[in-house]
Amino acid sequence: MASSARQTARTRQSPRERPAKPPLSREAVVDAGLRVLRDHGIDGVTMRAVAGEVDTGAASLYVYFPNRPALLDAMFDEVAAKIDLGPEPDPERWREQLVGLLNRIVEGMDDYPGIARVPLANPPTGPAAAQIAERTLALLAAGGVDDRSAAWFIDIVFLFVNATAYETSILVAEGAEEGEVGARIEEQLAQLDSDQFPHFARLLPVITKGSGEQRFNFGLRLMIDGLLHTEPPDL
Amino acid sequence: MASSARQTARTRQSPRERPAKPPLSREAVVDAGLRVLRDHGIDGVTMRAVAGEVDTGAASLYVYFPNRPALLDAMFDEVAAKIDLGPEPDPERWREQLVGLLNRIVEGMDDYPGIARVPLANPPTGPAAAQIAERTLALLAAGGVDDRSAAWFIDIVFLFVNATAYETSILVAEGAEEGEVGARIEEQLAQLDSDQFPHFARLLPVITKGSGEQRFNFGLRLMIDGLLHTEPPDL
DNA sequence: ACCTGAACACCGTTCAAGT
DNA sequence: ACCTGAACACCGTTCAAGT
Repeated sequence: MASSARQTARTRQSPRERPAKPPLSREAVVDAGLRVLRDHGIDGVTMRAVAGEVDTGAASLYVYFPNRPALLDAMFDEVAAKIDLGPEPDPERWREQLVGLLNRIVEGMDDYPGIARVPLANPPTGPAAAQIAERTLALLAAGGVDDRSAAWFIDIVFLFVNATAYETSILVAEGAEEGEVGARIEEQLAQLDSDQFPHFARLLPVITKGSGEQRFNFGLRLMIDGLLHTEPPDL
Repeated sequence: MASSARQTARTRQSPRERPAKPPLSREAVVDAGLRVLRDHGIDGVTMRAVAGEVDTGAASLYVYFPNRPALLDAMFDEVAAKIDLGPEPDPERWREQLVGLLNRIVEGMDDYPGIARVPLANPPTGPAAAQIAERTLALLAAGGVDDRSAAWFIDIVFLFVNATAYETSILVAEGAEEGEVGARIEEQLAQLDSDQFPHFARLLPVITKGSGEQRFNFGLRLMIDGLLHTEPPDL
């Protein structure tokens, strides 16, 4: 805020009034981590790489995070925080609102290759994730969905959301060009069609047809339709 | 094949006729990998650890696999090969047969913590995985499910199966005792219930209620019910 | 053809020593 | 209180040298 703007360390000027780079902080480390993640994917997020991004050594990060998983958890919540929750639940439009929110979650993670592995490996505990869960439950409540069904549905649908985000972002990160996957599929087909795998061979072209987004939304349709046609679980 | 068998270097006996450990092979490496996986989880499957299991150095493995991911792919297919496909599809019982098969897939992966990350990260190409897909499609066909719906359903349900297996096996591997997860959840609750997260606070106990198996089967019920009540996708 | 030891370029994490 | 360099105990992979 003050005139304490940072400058390169080599051109030292007035020796006072020079905080140089802003003092390291949890937030600064998380932001650095997100930059590394965006460019190099989840496996590129090493303590050394993140530290390098804020011009320090890996050991310095341990002041703010006890270990790498803790940093990744914080990064995930920051990604979650960027997701638009959308309008307040409207009982007339709850379903499309819900589908919209779930699509935005996947899209929000698409820019950060592999981040979806974090909530998959252990349940998120951050505030942004809690807000998303709250909004999702509110939408289900607006739709008149039974509490017990809603409770289990949210678990299941987030598993689906995270798995979708992980799979698609990994494919993107591996630089899979448009036809890449299709090509590998055709190899497979060539090797094992014949009459040993009749259904598989017949449907392989259909399986890979359509975008990931279309398949994801077909999945959501199945689950929500199922929710409206199934008895609540016995608890 | 000849009598050129190696023997433990210290107790050399009749110099011929001693195959000692079977000569290294793809299969032997995969089996060694599975032993390491079962005991130490997916992140414990290092090239050095697998090599040590067959009493050689990491470099030796590169004769059989070009890199670690290729070994993991082969290990996954071996896990898939152990899964019982169950009885031939019966149009009268296709739904319970399908649910049974999908449950066995998750159970089959539960003994190998984290293996489910392999099919999640890139589509399986092995023969055992193909057989499982074939059987799944055959069951859907027996149920009279439309081809296009079946094609997308299998994609979606395997994503769900793999994500479930990954999540549960990781929790188990981290040594989460019975109440472990519940405890962390209560921390969360204590921190953020109040009126900021009314739905979430109210439903958190329900969300974690029931076993992973029950939640998984509720998810399958939603998807299959949805499949029977939804129009096939436009392709 | 297969195996090996040693090396290279990395990791996460710790810790004594600095400020 | 925070930062740091160096170290420790690891990684995946390569390669020259052996058999």
